[in-house]
Amino acid sequence: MAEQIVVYNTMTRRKEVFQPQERGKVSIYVCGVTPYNEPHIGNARPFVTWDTIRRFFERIGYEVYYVQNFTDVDDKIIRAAHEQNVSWKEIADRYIAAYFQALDALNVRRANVYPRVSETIPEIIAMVQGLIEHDYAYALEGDVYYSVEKFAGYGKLSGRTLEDMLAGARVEVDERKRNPMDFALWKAAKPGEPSWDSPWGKGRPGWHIECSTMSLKFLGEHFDFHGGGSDLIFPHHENEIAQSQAYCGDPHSFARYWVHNGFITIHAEKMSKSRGNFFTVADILKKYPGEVVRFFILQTHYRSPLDFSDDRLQDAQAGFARLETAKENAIVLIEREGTSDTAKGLAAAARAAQSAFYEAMGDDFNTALAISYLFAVAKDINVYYNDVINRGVAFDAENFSTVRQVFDDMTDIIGILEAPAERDMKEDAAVAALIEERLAARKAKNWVRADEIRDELKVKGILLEDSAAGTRWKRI
RNA sequence: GGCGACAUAGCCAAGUGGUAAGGCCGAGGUCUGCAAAACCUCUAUUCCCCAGUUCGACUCUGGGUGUCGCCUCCA
Repeated sequence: MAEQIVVYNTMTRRKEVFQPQERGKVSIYVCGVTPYNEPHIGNARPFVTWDTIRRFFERIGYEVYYVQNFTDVDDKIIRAAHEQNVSWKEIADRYIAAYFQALDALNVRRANVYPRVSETIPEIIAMVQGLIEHDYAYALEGDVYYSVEKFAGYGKLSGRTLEDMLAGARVEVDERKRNPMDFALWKAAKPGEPSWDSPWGKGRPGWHIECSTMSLKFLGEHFDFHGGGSDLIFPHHENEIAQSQAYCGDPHSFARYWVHNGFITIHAEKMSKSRGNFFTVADILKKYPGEVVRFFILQTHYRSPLDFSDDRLQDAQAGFARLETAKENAIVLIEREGTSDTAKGLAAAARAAQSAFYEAMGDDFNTALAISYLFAVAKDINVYYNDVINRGVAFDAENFSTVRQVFDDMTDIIGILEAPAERDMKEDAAVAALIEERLAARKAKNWVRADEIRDELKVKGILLEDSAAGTRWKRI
């Protein structure tokens, strides 16, 4: 399955066949967040996306090494610390914790390492020094700047030239810099800011250098994927390339495939902290389960913009509920025994759907298409459930187990429906007692009492569903 | 101003040079004591507009319109 994987590479602007640096292994570096406030849903998109990509690679037999950094030394963190009168470290720790909490709720599995800038200072200093030695950078009154003119390939990722950039110059010109586009590798310390000793005096790393350093530290000079939101293409990723390739002296070093996700928007406009038009993951989770939010994100291809709204989340929830029902139906069925061959065709269809699913995932991680095959299997499960439970069709344990495995395999990759669906079907003894009472009432054709019980539970947010196999309930 | 992306049904959203996946909503139906859930049927002669290439384009080319993004922190 999925013999060939193609990936859209921002660098070349087209899909390319994926060839791992090292056979059977995939190395991934994804730019993490600057932890200075609550993560919003837009921040979460790349991590849900990459978690899914990672699951897919692992499922088809690759060994994945996934690195994601935290930029915990930064202007915005320092500002927040001053405003709240706490240490920068406290701000960073607090929001890193909030960030993990959000990702856990979205079923995002942990990366292999989460390096932080504050823990990578010696390596960063060494890299900056190396860039100076190679004449790609220059020190200036305690700052160190990267000299973009020295790097021939500057602009190759974002598809622009230095001339283009200067033409549209919205950068404030610092006369000391050799070129207006030169960017800081190291910033001289200002009073009240965290700083570290360096050959250029006390200071701290500039933005960009940390990712070059960390990827080199954990993944080496060559690795497979580098990801993040498309707002990072320029200048962040462009500068990383300039730093890393200049440092290694190899124009082919660094990431081989650049994968950028589209934005989450609100009323078609980019959601961002600076615009203030964002919804935090925590707030959304008050209204919707994390799995629904995850499903919502993955129903759109990662490169497309995704407009966020309550209505759309509700639509996603409705679709998700049907998958959930299929999962529950499968669980009810699988407990049965049966040696017929009534699910033979279903098993074949499920295998076909599975193969189509993998093909979709292998084509630039097309989760939207892949999910359509998940729905196909869900429908088959539901039809079969009705056949067996309500229409007396003989059960086919062997073939149905194939169908069920396929379904679970797909949901595992998408990263949904992981919690056992039985969870809310048993717990509450009081509900079970009422269901018993209602069953008795129904047997006695006491519809008034039966409906009374159903309405009573409904008020409590519990929905009853009758079938020939009994009554089950769920929270709404 | 420079660079780039996108434009598919009521809503969301895949997709291909050969005649439009899937989801949501809506209508009708099956099942059910009634519901709910599930399932079935229906719901774009058509893919922003105009040219061109082609036997054939929604898919390629050119132009236009619109929306969005990057160029400043940003996932």
